[in-house]
Amino acid sequence: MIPARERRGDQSRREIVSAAIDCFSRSGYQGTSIDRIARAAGVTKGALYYHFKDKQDLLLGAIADRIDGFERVVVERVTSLKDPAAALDAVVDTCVQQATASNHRRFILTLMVESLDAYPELSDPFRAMMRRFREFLTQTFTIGQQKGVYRDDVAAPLAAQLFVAAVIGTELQFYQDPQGIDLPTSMRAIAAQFRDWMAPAERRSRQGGGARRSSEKG
Amino acid sequence: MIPARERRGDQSRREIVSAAIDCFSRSGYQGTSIDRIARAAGVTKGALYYHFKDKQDLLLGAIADRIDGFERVVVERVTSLKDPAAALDAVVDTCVQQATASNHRRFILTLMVESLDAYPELSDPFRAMMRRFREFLTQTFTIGQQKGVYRDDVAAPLAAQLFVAAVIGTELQFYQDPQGIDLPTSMRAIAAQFRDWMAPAERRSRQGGGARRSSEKG
Amino acid sequence: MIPARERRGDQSRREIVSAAIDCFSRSGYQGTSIDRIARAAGVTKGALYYHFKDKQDLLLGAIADRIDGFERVVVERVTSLKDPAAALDAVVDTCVQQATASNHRRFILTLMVESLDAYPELSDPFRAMMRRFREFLTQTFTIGQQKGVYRDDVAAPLAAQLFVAAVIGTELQFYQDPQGIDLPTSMRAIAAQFRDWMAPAERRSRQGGGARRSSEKG
Amino acid sequence: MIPARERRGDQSRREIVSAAIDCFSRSGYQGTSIDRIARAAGVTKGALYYHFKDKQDLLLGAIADRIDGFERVVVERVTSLKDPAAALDAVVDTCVQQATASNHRRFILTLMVESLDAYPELSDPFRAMMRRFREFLTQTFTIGQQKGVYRDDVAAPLAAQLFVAAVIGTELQFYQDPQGIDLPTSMRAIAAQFRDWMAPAERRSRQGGGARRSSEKG
DNA sequence: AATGAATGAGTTTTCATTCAT
DNA sequence: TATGAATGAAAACTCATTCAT
Repeated sequence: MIPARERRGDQSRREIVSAAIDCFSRSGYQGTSIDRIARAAGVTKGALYYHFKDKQDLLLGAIADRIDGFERVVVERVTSLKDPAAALDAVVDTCVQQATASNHRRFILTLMVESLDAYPELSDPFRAMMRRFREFLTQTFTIGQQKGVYRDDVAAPLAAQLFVAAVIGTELQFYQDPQGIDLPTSMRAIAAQFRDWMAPAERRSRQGGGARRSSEKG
Repeated sequence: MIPARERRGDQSRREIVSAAIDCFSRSGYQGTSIDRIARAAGVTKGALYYHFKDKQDLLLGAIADRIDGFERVVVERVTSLKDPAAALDAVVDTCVQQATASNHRRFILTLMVESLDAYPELSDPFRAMMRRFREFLTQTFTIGQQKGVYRDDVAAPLAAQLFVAAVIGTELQFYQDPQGIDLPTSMRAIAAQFRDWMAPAERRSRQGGGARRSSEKG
Repeated sequence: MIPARERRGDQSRREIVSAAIDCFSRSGYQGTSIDRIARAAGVTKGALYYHFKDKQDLLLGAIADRIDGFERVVVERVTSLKDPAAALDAVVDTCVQQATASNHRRFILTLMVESLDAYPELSDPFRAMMRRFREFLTQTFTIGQQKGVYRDDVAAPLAAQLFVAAVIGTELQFYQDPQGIDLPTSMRAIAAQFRDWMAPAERRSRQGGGARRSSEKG
Repeated sequence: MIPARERRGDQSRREIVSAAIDCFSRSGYQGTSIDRIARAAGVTKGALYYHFKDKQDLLLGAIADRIDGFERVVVERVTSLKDPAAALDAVVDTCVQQATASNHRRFILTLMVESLDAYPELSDPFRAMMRRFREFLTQTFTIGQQKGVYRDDVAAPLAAQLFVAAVIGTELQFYQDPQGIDLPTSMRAIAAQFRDWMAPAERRSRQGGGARRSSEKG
């Protein structure tokens, strides 16, 4: 039974999570005070503690929300695609969009790094997410190899891991130097790089393999 | 003139910086208290404030130390090499060593992410370091293109940026999932990937291009 | 007119009082949160505030319940007895039973001490209860003196006060060190002590006067 | 090496402990805020947390101080006495003085009750103190029995326990009803009661055995 | 070149209480 | 006769920083 009109509590809960994602993205976990989140959400600290037992519980809620959100979008846009190359394109496009339209990719990156050793309970969901991400790409590469559109002397899991590395490393460079890095161009270049690198020997061609235009801005 | 016997003050200063690097690597800037650094260094807080004006000053000292340290090592081991491919190998080897032998690479990653927007003063040296890193690799790729050992339909700055992305993204995956990622193998795979991808059309061959053995552990 | 079937409200009210007595006994007034009582009673905080104006009102309810309960039991079991010695035996037996079968004696002790100065409104009922207790025993000793079974060179009110002291002091030692104190034995020893001490000179005898077996356990 | 002039830190530490004893006696542990103790001691909360790691640590400090203080006084005044009866007199006199001149006895009683189950770490020192108190009195009674001034058909440990009960129970009645209870008279009555009750059969006499004047005031 | 003590502003968290439904 | 959500004041505790010695 879904209630026709959402209850008051659910709405403010979502506003708290949304404010938390925003603040944590910008200033990290330690750098964000409960007070600031409450203010940003337009509720009192008490309301926040009514919904979440402590700061970490709130962060876990935010993480779950964002990981779910990202994976749902990926599944929606990418899984249906038959063509492995199109799938990789869709992955990088999704990342670009999530990184520029909202700060949701940055939230994941920031919190993942901050929680590395300091918060094992928080690290776990991130680690699981990264593994799922690599597994998803491993499947994509494996399918491409079975179809013969990808070379098979490169192990699919390795290709997946390098792809993830390229995406994350590019995002990090972008967040760190938005003036110096053109994210959409760079991300498309990753797709092109892997299309080219993973092409089977006989079919390899230069066209599209290299992006002549530098992604270094200014 | 290096004094034969170092003064007492210099020694405790270095111990403070060393303790700071250690603590910051593990718990980040906000997650590390002055107290903890002082205790780890075996001095009192007062001593720490004698050497550094405030916490940020200490962090700047640690960052300078680590950036200098990393770049000096890269310059020492890599610059002398004539062969671009050998240079890339040397870069990834250096990163592996700095990431595993000490937590100095992780220090850079952790602090770079933490300071993204929150601390512009800290972001600046990192941004500059990343630019120097990309410029250094741009030169390497440019030289390779001039020698004809690298294809020239890929812009050298783009190749450099993608190379940096792959290295950082791989390190992050490793810190986040040391059980799941074999860092040395993965890093060597990056060098192999770029050697293969950047090879000029006529010379491209499969052998060595792909690492059949997965880098995903157990 | 007792309604055949108790109303729903009355039942939950009694469950709240019962939960409150339990929690207050264990953790005191300040140490018990409204939330915990509500949870223990299986109701919401709102329900609790429907029945009681505030926390202190609830405590007053619990105190009244327990003081009434204890005094009713004493009256039932003790008052009918003709023999003063049997009356004292009955008093200590009642205390033993209320101290071991439930935590109702402990509730009284705990709250009485906690409210000493801090809550005059709460101290009053306890003070009144203690006075009634002493008066009741004063009567018992007076009757014994009139009958000639108790010496009359000891003032009855003093004997009463010392008897109360012995009972409470023994209970406290028991709550504080249940391993070290054997409550039933100790309490019976109090009755024996007063029987012996209060015996008139001519009748005094040794037999039964002292409990040879120590009440110190282990 | 005792420094001729006490260091600044030691003095404010003692002032904090003293303020804590005062506040805890009056309002109990839960009822006393750190803020209030700091204000009463004339220091800031920070100073308090410099000397004590948390509220419980401060309470432990206060407890140790008070238990030590009480036991030192008892040892000083009582141990040297050869005569067991004089020793019991000295014990009750000491209790009267500690209960009326300062609130130090009340501190012990209040905190002992409050910590019964709620704080096992705090209960331990109290339990140990009570055991030492009983043991001390057991020795006193044993010596009296060996000298033949006390009957020996009452076990010394039991007599000790009953004596402690009488003392504590009387103190509690006094704190609870200072108008209704005359502490010095009541306490002396305890000593008289035990002198009388414990007298060997042949020597028993009435004089001094009973206090004709009631201790019930007003 | 350092120490020990202290500050004070800020942090997370708790909790009695209220109120619309 | 309740419930769920929320408030706000106060609690415990942290921590960068200062300063007399």
